[in-house]
Amino acid sequence: MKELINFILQFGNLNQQQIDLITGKATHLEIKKDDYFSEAGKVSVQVGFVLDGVMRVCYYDKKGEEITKYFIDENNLVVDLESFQNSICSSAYVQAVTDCKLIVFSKSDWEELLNTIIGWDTIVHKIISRSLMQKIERRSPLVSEDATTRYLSFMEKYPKIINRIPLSYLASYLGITQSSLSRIRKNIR
Amino acid sequence: MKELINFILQFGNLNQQQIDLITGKATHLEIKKDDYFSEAGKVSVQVGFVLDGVMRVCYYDKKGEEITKYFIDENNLVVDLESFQNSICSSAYVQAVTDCKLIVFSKSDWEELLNTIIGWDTIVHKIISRSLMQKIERRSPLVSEDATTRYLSFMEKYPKIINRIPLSYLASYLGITQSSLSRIRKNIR
DNA sequence: GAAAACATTTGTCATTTGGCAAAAAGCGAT
DNA sequence: ATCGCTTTTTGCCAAATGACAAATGTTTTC
Repeated sequence: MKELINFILQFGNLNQQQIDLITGKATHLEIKKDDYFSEAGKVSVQVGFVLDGVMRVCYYDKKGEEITKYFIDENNLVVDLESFQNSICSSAYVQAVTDCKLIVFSKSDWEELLNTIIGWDTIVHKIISRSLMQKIERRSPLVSEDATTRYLSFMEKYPKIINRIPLSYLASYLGITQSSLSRIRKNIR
Repeated sequence: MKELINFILQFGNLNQQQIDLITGKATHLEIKKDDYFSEAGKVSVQVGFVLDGVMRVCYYDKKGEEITKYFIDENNLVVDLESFQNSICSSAYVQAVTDCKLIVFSKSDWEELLNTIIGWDTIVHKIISRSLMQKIERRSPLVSEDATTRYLSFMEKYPKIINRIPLSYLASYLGITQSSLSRIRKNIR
């Protein structure tokens, strides 16, 4: 739980009472590799915080190809914002890539905290907007880079993740085929 | 000015007095085609709202290639968030693609509004997070699509923009070369 | 530990895209 | 209309990537 508190306190100050309110609503959740935290077609009703493991957000395109939109590892929030905030069906799956340990909040508890703790909304907004900006900064460069550069950039930026995810997921994240990725890896050695 | 108010009121309610406070801080700004609204290496100190025209955010990659990160057209906010919020040097240029008319707020006025108008911060947060989510939803699919699909998707989603921007900018947005784009356009006819 | 299931690499070939340079088309100023 | 400038299209060829199938390697299950 300490990890969550430290994470939150990066974005603003809270007194001990407020922290207790938050931790009081938090529950632990374990998700096995390959299981889903939330699914396309369902409304997302919880916010998670990754204590341990790697998760991914993915969807299927028109051709039925699986696309990995992003990876989420330790000490990051995991939530399908669009679905959670607007109570609409999600279009993406959130899946555990490895066995994962999470802290989760139900939507009702989360909203209660927003109404109860002064300044909590500001902290939440900061967390969310930083997370959204990160997602853009990660995804956007991939559009203009060639496949080899994409792979090298990924290695450089996320060395901690690369050994923990199947190459097929990485390929679907980088927007290349699995065999291309394999060839690229061979050429780099 | 009406456009701005309508835009804002989509995200929350404000009374007339509050609206007057906001409009009182707003100033008009015209930017000629190709001129910059903000530049890399400088700290961004204003928030804009596009009344008329198309703008783009761009930067230069390691090889010196110009990359267009996104286009912004009428009734959207234009601001380099990272730079504006944290008072750090921007890494991107915000440039007028056509002659543009904007409403702008200085950073100090913007912050004064945040401190003066109750609920304004919530509205701003909503505007910003929607805008960030849009950026991701626009940019992300480009990673996994082939060049022709990228072009067709762009046409479909932004038919109003396509005739107003140079093809070189569009190519740099789609992550393909200008000649590839030209060939794709030929094949589609 | 063998079989089955899954993940990764490799081979072959077709297709797409890039790089570069030249031609053509479009546009504004005179 | 013409010149000069910029934008867009083309042509040519090389390089990168995709599609598909088979082979190899790895992990899981019984």
